[in-house]
Amino acid sequence: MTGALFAPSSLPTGTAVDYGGKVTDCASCVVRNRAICASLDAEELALLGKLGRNHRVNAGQTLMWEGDDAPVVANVLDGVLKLVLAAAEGREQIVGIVFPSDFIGRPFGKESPYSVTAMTDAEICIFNRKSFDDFANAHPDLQHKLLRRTLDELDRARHWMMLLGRKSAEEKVASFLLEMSERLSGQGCGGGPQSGFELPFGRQQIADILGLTIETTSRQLTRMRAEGLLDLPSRREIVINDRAAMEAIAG
Amino acid sequence: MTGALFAPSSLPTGTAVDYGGKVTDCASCVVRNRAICASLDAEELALLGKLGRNHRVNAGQTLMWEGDDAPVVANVLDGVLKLVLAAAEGREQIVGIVFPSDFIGRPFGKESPYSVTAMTDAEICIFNRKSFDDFANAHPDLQHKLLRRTLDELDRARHWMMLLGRKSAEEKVASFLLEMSERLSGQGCGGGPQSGFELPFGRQQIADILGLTIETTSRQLTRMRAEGLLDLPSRREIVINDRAAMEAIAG
DNA sequence: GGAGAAGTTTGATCCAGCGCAAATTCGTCG
DNA sequence: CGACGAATTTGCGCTGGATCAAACTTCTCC
Repeated sequence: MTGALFAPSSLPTGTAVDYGGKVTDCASCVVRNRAICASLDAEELALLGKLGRNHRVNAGQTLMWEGDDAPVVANVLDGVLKLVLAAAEGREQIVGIVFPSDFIGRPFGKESPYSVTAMTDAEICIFNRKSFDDFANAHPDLQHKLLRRTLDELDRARHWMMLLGRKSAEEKVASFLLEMSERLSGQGCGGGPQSGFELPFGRQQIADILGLTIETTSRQLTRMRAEGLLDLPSRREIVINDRAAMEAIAG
Repeated sequence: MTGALFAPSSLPTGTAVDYGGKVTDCASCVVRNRAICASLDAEELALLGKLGRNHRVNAGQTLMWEGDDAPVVANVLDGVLKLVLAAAEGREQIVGIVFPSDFIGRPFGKESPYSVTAMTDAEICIFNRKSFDDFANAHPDLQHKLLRRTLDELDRARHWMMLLGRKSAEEKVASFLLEMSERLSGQGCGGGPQSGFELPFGRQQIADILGLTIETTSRQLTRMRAEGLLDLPSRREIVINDRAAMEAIAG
């Protein structure tokens, strides 16, 4: 599908590889202060900038496939992507959701452990993995930032394991809505979690996040609306009316 | 229970803190070449050794509690520990299993995101977290090692998420047995996975790993034995008779 | 603005895994 | 050895969520 886009490069390590995208301008980058690049000074940033290329990705497009060689890593500038593992018979589990300023790809390892697919149109800043690895090894602060991010991501993954293994459908949906209201509000202008927000994905994807079927997910939302816990102004909009009750349900 | 053992220290950063354990002798450490310490040369190791203390832990003893301040991190020298998150009503999900040479605790963050409990008698090498953080910041190779370990752990956690969200009880048990046969054989002398091995935990804990009840877990094992897939010589011993069939079930 | 496609909701039925309780096996300590 | 306690297995009924199917809603594109 996007074969040429991410084809492994045969250029020597450290050389800027052109993936066809626009040259990165780190100084004016929208996630300059939030992404791992925040650990770098102006000079280092200029070096890293030479390795990066900006790319637009369409909703639904898959950047990397589970198990395939993944010759690139990237920062997300805009949009939302999902990390997916496939089970038997077309079943899928979403194992991570990636927001702007988050990092995607697997440094120091060549196979991608999961598929990465854009859930919305997105913009990302791509690096050749090997070049990035070398750069990271030469810049401890960047690795430190990456380590912290990975530790946070691991904590989040483990909490999600508890949700998947031990929560009921109702608890799962409530937990999900609360987490999304927090992570999505982190996006826009500051402040605490917003009661109303727009989900960047549909029912099937919510189901794939929660380890449920689309029908169960839909039924839970309908029931919560009937009970006045929330409103559903449109397909992707959620308004939490009673946050305290929602938290009580989430457990 | 073990309050004094891990009480936060008020000593200044970088000072060796005595937790009551024996002084670490890194040079003769059983996990010297496998733990993150393998990134250090003799001189660095001597420095780190001054910060570490060896400790014995009894089976069932909890080192850190979910949400509590966790003033220490540690390497596991011997034994097996579990990372646990509690859900409502006494339900528990095991979110990680820690083997010798693995690292426990949360560097660069003060609250422990989960409980850490010994499943067998264990021996660990403990560091004051703040001292360790400082040491790590001064030694990029150590951070690199820690980053790689954390990335691997994240991959494992995400695969476990897929298991918890999308696999049937039968698939869960098969996957579990295969993974355990690999990780446990990594322990002893080299070679591939062993068909027979001893689990370091009982049925309830297997259930807590797989997001099942103890009854369902037991029934699956009994059924697999009846079908000749495996033998159960004793409560904690497993012998996989037909690995190929087991892999086919695991999916 | 209307036809078609895609996504969502709702209904009806089914069954894998849960919950409770009793029986059994295993370990261990006097 | 024997008896107690803990862990595990087994039986049985039930239910939460899955599955199958159909209606409905919302977008898209002409």
